[in-house]
Amino acid sequence: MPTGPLKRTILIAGPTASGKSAAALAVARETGGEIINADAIQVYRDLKILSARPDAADEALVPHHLFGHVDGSQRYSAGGWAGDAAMAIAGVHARGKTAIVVGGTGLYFRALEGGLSAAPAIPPDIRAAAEARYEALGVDAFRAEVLSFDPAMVRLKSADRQRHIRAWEVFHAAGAPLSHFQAQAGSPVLDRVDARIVIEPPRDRLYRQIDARFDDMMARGALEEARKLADKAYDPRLPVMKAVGAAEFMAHLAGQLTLDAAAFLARRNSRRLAKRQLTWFRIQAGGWQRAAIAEDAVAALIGESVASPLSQG
RNA sequence: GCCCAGGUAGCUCAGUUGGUAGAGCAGCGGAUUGAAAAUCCGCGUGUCGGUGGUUCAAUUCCGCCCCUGGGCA
Repeated sequence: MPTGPLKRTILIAGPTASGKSAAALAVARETGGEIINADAIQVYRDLKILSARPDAADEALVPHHLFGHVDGSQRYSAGGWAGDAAMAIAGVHARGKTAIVVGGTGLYFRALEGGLSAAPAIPPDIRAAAEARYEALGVDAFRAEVLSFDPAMVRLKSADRQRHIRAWEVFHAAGAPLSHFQAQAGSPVLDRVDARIVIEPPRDRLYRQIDARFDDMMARGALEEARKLADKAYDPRLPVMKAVGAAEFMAHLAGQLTLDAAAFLARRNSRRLAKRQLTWFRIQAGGWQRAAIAEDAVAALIGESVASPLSQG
């Protein structure tokens, strides 16, 4: 039971394989809190092993929210998550408990504290129309079209297909340019945060942890999980299909890569993901507390006396 | 012990008829406002094995030494 004043909300961020899930679990047990996921891929039901989601034993110890609650056939989004997170956090608070938000998706944390733009949700057919338009016009003409109704988008790099499509679809769905919405202050999900900490392991240590976790995933049936996802024959453009590990294994299962090559790429892409996450947190989360390893984060959040060995996750 | 081949970036290698070097992969830095594990931009990171010598100048030429393969004994 907590001894000090109740902390209502704690944020724990970190790159993949930094041990943040284990840290969140330890903090949750000590504070009697509940865990809320802030990872864009762990939300998908189809990927449990490959996304390194907490297992059943972990979930039995402490309530977990927003893990695997989205079907892979769906397109989730930062906005969708922000709404779900708002409800989940409110529920935890209503129970008089601490909400521990943990994840590696920087944009989600931004949505939590800064709020997103007020742009409306985009109907799937508008997205499809935007992609078709892009294919039809090509890079330069599509960009020119976007700039014709949203000149502020000149700041986008020409090759950034994704953001150009976003600008196009917002304009066609909302009737106003994306920059119009982005210029308005968003509404934060949280009005108060009691602690923020980012786990930043030394690079060589983090990369070793990525390799070790990869071996563990293989032992636990990662390939079989990828096979089940492949069997669903989803649109390859869906987010779940781009998850590190899943994408490489599915390419292997389709005969496009040897298993060794797929494993090599999965590990490498995990390292690159971790690097991008570290860049985000280094620059965008400058005011957060820092911890070199998960154990230090736990100690910083709940005190040295309860520090205990953690497994990574 | 002798002979041959090779020691150049983290790895695999190219190259310099003597003017301190460049590719692939790996890696590093950055951007990031509803796909964010996405999308995009940028960057060679090097006592050219060591040590003497020749030279205005040596990673390159010569001597010796060390190391790694292979061969002969």
